[in-house]
Amino acid sequence: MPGPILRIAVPSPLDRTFDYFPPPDCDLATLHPGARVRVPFGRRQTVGFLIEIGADSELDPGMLRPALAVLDREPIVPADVLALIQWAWRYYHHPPGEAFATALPVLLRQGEPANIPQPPPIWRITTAGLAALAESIALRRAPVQRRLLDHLAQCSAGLDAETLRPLVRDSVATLRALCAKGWVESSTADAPIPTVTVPPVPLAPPAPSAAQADAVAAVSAELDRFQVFLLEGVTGSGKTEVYLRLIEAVLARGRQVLLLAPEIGLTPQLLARLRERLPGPLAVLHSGLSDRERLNAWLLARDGTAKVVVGTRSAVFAPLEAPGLVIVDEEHDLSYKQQDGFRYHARDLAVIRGQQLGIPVVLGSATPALESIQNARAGRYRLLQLPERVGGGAEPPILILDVRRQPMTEGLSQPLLERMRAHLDRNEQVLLFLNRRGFAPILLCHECGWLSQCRHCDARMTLHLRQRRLTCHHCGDSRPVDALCPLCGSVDLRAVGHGTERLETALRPLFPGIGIARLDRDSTRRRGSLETLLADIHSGDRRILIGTQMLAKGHHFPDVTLVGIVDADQGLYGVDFRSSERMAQLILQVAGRAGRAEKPGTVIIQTHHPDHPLLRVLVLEGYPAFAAAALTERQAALLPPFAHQALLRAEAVAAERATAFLNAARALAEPIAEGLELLGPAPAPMERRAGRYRAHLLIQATQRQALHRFLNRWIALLWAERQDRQVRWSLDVDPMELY
DNA sequence: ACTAAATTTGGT
DNA sequence: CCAAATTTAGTA
Repeated sequence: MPGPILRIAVPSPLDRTFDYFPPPDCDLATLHPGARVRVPFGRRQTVGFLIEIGADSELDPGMLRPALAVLDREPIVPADVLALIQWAWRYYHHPPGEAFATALPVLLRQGEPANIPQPPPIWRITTAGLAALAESIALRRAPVQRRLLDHLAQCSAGLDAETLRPLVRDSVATLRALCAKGWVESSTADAPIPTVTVPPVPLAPPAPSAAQADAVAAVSAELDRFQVFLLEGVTGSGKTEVYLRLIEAVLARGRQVLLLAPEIGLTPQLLARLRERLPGPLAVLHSGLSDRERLNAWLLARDGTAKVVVGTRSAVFAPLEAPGLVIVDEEHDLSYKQQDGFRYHARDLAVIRGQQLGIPVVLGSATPALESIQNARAGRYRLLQLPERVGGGAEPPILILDVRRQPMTEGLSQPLLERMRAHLDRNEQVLLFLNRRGFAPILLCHECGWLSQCRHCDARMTLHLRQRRLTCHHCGDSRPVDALCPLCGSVDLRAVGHGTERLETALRPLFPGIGIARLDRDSTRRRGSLETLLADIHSGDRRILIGTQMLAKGHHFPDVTLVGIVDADQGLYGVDFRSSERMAQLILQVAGRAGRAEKPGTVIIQTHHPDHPLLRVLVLEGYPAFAAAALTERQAALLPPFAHQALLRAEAVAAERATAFLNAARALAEPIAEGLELLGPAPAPMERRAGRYRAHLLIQATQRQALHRFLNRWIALLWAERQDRQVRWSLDVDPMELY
């Protein structure tokens, strides 16, 4: 049967779209892909997204139901965002409805109108009103008005009619009456628009270095076509200044810029810098916003009011009225890859978006991902380098400190302690990096060997001494710390290993009178405590800084002249083939926090593996040489970026059900997996987590196209199988973490 | 995911 | 034997 059919992405975990008839008396001329449609779905109703209007359906017309209503006369997102979401759900093999739901503000999924609501007027008492209130006679015959006026007199900032509603029967009418007497006045509240006023005196931009000018010129010459630039600049080389100048160039052409930053890198410093240099409204999209704030910022981006749109991962889907440039700052950062649900990589999608729009994409980092470096080598990206620190300061020297057989004081070697003392004596600051929060990662019974094992995970619970609790960092379970060994009753329980809390406790008596600041998730949980700590650090009140990776990003500490990497060994022999890459990035990131041109810092790395080849290359020759060596290893082992991976993950309360699912999946794969490598099923590196057993099956291919041809067929087969409801499974395309 | 129907379990 | 708990099937 002919007739238009609406193909709709319905928010559900089902890997397909659903066909509907148009709603009754629907004008097809006003129907556009990208509009939201209210549809019946099973026994309930939901809001779906119109993908296309087809001529017919594969299903029998008797199976189809009519949609209930079309919610938007115009597409809710521009065509390029629609195309990007479609590309992404196909590439990542994720259900389309969920992909839309993840990519768009949550209020839109709930059917909220796509416009910025006018804020309700705010009512305030006038001077005449106050006078009337003071006169006993004036309101004697109007007790209801008196009540309202009394209330408003209490609240000088004013109130909206909705807040006053419980006070009187009809607050709007009463307010109107009072207004007529001139006793109250109304005003429109400040628009809830997250924009910022132009500073009275825009700062004069610093003169660019030659390398900065070259980078700006290279991108500016290509503003009208798609080209990816990899901007590799050591910390302090002024990548942000390059971004600012490019943004200015794009704004001058009347176009918008999308700037992505890692969650933790989206600091007040970056925003302040953008605001002081760039005229006009800025929209910010990050996880700290309320649903309404998020939708408002998103709408400002869409209608072109916001010329610069800054955001974290999901901002890659932000609609733009006149897109001109996409910038991805700290492009190597893992937070660009969503680690659950719709597992997209925002950096990779930014490149796809730039390609679809025909605009340039700038990926910036001091320590680019090996994937990006390889793309530059292969000629797909243009490499732009900022090799020098602005102001000509030298890069901090990095020293490997062999701690084998060294006496250690709470995880710190004697040489490191001595250097700390020397720097502190000169009134300078010292930063210690330890990527492990809490007091100690293990509590051990010295009598019987009992360990603080988590009930739900293959992991030990971390001791948090201040909170007197044991907490599992993998599932969040927490309980009071045992006074006696639960197994043998011994009192000889010992904390094994070192976390930031322990380091802080140990250093206090060693450096009496010197303020210590600890920056980790525990010490900054309270609102404003991070700001207080940072202020104390910058004022010099605290001169020893201890922190986890939280401290490695975003903030800069110019008076720090010594950086200690307390334990580099965790990263060197991790389970994952990417662990050395991450370690190198982290070391340089931390090193980059320190020093200034006239006072470059020193970086000391404590390790039991001073001869680790990649660590030596990193320290002696720098990141580019490290990357070259690491890429050679990857090529020899045929690992990414020289191979392409997909990971089928499965988890279940019973281990054998997860494995059974993966075995069945492997059996389905084998006949169609010609030329691909199937590895597993294997238990995940941490097999049990949050009470569920996890296993996975890795698929590897040298050709991306071959991998996706296979995945298309395989996923269809998997969905067709009878599903074991006890097993949760998901596919991770281009996995970044193999656990 | 959500919902309803089908099937198993479990206590009297 | 009935009701509650658990599993299965389907969404257009």
